Amino acid sequence: MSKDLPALARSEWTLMEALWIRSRATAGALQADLETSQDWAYSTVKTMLDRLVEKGYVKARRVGNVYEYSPKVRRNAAVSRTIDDVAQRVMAGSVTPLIHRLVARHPLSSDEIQELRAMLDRYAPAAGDDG
Amino acid sequence: MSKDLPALARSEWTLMEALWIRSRATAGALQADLETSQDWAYSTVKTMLDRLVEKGYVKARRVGNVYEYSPKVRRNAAVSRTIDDVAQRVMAGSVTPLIHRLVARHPLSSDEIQELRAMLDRYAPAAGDDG
DNA sequence: GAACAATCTCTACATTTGTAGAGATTGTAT
DNA sequence: ATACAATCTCTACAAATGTAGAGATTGTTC
Repeated sequence: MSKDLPALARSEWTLMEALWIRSRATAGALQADLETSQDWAYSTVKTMLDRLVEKGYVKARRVGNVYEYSPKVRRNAAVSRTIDDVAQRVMAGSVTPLIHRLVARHPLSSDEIQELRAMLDRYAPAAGDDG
Repeated sequence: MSKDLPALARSEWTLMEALWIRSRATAGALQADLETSQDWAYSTVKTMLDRLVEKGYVKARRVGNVYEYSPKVRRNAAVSRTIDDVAQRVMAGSVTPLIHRLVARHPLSSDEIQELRAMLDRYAPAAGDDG
């Protein structure tokens, strides 16, 4: 079922974020987008894009003479992969310490707090059984 | 303040888990401990331990002719580093999607739910400012 | 004191990630 | 056509990670 995506590495995330924003773009455009934050050469971006294509995160489509890249995987799915990856490494069991950590470091807005409360409510009832 | 620990890589986590359990051990002992799950040569374990010492995660102490290794960083702190690392990569802003994901994949016990509710309550009031 | 087991030190090699230059191609404006 | 800009392709190299072998040392046992 799952395509078994390898987790994204750090700078791959950076690039993917840019691509998700644009939906589709050439290597040059992405390089330009990231220019302020990332001092990457065109060929750096291009190489990374091609690697992302190999990894299955990005689609490349030839448009005339140029390649247009677009995400093949939604941000959500990518987050999942990364989380799974971390969970595997780090967690011998429970996620609460992880969540604690997250929340401690990244203050929530009240909207978010509400959302999370709702989520807990949804999970609460059946909280006895496993699987 | 923070010693700026580099995040642990995947197999480093495996080894650290073993070391946290034992509190202190020789390379050989750890290799033995992991033998069933990890088919690592003695020198592999030794190399990893030495790299972990360089990274600041492990202390090495010469006991007679042998090195005894022990964790220099608590599991908690290591989790923090890893989380920070992921949060940096993955999160352009909010942690809720991340938490959703976590919870979706790793069902909470009712104790945990309670704990998280309490945490949200604690965070609720001051949810505006940035630290 | 020879042999063995455990350990140490040193070195090495593959893969992944991070980063980029060189040179070929091509659309476009003059 | 020339020239320029953007793009492409190919190649490369360094650091980090994953993994391990070879050979030197040493404590222990017969």
